[in-house]
Amino acid sequence: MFASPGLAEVNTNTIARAAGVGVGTFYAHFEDKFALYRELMANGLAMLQQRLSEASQAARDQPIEAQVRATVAAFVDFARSDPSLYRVVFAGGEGPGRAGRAGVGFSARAMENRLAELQQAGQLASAIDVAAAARFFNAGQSQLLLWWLDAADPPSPAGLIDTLVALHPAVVCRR
Amino acid sequence: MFASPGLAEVNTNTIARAAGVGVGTFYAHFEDKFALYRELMANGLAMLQQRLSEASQAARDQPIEAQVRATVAAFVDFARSDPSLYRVVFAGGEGPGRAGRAGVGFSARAMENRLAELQQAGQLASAIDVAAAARFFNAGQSQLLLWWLDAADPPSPAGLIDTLVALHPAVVCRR
Amino acid sequence: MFASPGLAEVNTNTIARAAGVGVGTFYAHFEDKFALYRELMANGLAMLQQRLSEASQAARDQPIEAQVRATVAAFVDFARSDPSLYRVVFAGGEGPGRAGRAGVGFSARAMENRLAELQQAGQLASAIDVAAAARFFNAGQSQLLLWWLDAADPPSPAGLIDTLVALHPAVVCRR
Amino acid sequence: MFASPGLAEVNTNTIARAAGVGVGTFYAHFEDKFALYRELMANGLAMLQQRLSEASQAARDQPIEAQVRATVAAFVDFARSDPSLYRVVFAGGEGPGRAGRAGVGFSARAMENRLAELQQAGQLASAIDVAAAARFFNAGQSQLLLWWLDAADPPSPAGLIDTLVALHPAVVCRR
DNA sequence: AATGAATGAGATTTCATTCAT
DNA sequence: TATGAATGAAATCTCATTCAT
Repeated sequence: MFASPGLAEVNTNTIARAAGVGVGTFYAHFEDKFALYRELMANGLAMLQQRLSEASQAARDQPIEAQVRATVAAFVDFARSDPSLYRVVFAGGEGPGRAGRAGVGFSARAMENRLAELQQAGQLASAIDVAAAARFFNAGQSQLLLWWLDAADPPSPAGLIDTLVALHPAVVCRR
Repeated sequence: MFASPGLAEVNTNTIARAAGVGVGTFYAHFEDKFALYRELMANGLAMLQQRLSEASQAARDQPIEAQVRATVAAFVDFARSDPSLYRVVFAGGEGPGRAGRAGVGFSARAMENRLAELQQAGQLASAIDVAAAARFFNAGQSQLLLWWLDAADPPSPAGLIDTLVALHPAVVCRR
Repeated sequence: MFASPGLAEVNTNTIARAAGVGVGTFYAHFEDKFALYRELMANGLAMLQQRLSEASQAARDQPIEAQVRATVAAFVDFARSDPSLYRVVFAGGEGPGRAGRAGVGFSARAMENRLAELQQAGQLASAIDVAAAARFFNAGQSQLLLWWLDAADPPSPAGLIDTLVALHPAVVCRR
Repeated sequence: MFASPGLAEVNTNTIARAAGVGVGTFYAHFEDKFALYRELMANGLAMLQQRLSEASQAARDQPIEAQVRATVAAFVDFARSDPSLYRVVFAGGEGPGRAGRAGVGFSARAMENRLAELQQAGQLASAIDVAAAARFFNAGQSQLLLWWLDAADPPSPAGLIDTLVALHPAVVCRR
């Protein structure tokens, strides 16, 4: 429900009804409508992080492009496996407690560090601002998949992955 | 107000009060708080489109990279010139009338066509899906600037522009 | 407008617009929405009274039944000649200033006196309460015409008049 | 409250307060103030119908005049037993949902049929239009009682009943 | 622990009325 | 005298939250 009518449009009664419990029961389990949202989002994000780091570990010793491909593939896979959850995590949603936007900033720091290493190793053009590049890629990737999940005539997952890999800062600016 | 507390958090009374008019006056001019939002957004988007096409025209005969740089610079400039408006346009905002998300899809089609031309001219790797690449870049760019406007320690505009240019599909995948 | 959407449903702006003047102009002429209503109603009532007393005068020297027939015919005629005005006068309408219901009580006193004379002259059964009979006939007659004006398959005016005459206290209870 | 300040003058807050519940509670039980009105009215009408048909049944085998007297007496009794309810049912009240006027048309059809039978049996002058006569009597009776409930110097119930019986089409036009 | 009727603060919206032009 | 934009009081209605059962 958070995914499709949106956070602001759902009400607690409806949530409870849909869950097959009474309104009171809802409040026995969650502080708030927003608490549920935050929890959902945090779970989704944790799940995604988990998948990404597993993919990253597995590809640890491969060349950079293969590493990138592994994480991109894991990301795309996550979006496909649970589109609603993906939308909750990345489609934002306003509200007290600054619930929204959390997904967007996600893991930018980790990627930023990774890019900084590459840059120091001379693998990444020095004109690139690593903080910006990390945010750019993360935002682009996550919003692209949001579009993809609803697209009338969506590209194949493989095409998507190829494109994202080709456009990844660590791959692009190797020279 | 739409930029900072957010669409869902503002109410018509507050808007009217802040505008120095009565509530009734607000409703004499706008159907809804959403109507105002939509109008604001449409205006902002139109303004941005205008600036982008001007920049694009001016750089028409220059090499691809210069063209890209011109539009990216215009985009960054727009964000800088009116951060609040920029947030209204790109930070989304749910609600009846499907106000939100409009900015995100913005002009993807135009860029998609441009990339397709380059691809047919052999200037863009054929593995790239142009629809995806266009959405990716647009989303990445607009969300990056959203972060940038609020960043504690933001990169310089020039650094930002360099980075975005370096990561633009039309620049990246030239070979 | 008072006749068909009803007093409570009309607003001053609409009235003024329909009259081809500004709202302000409306208030230059009438204290109130209700003042207009009252004036309309008073006019209608005065007009009706006028017609009724003319008819009554003209039939002054005829037998009772002919007198009754004359006033009933005048009443029916009035309803037919301006149905909207008729509805304003008799369809009631709530509101401050006790605008409504005025038509209903209309002229009951005059008829009551007339019936009392007949009763004292032995022309009307003494079991009849003249106050009640007068109210009864007036209300019955006015509401009947309200129905008649909108009826899908309305009786002819002549049939209506015959019926009302036949049921008029002064005619009925002559013995 | 519908009886005395009138439908248009009451608001949901006042109703709820008077009922000793919160506004929300009111809306949990009724769609609208109009829904409550309609329900009240429908109940009142049903109650009245019930009483009338009981009275009618009980007098089934008596002469016409006694039958009429029985229903008229039941009607008067109903008005006396719950004046407020009576006013709600018969005093009308405009508004969305076409709440008003319902009471006025009440049961005219049944009476119309009854009169038609009498007419065919030669018990009722053929000049009488039965549809009109039925509406006339019903409207006259119900509005008369409305006046009676508030009259400064009201006739006795017995006098009222005598008068209404004497003026009833089925009694009057017997020859 | 689960329930859902009750609550009322707060948001939206209308509209009679005013008043500067 | 005519105008209509501006006003804000008041009405409607929603919904997050509580609490007695």
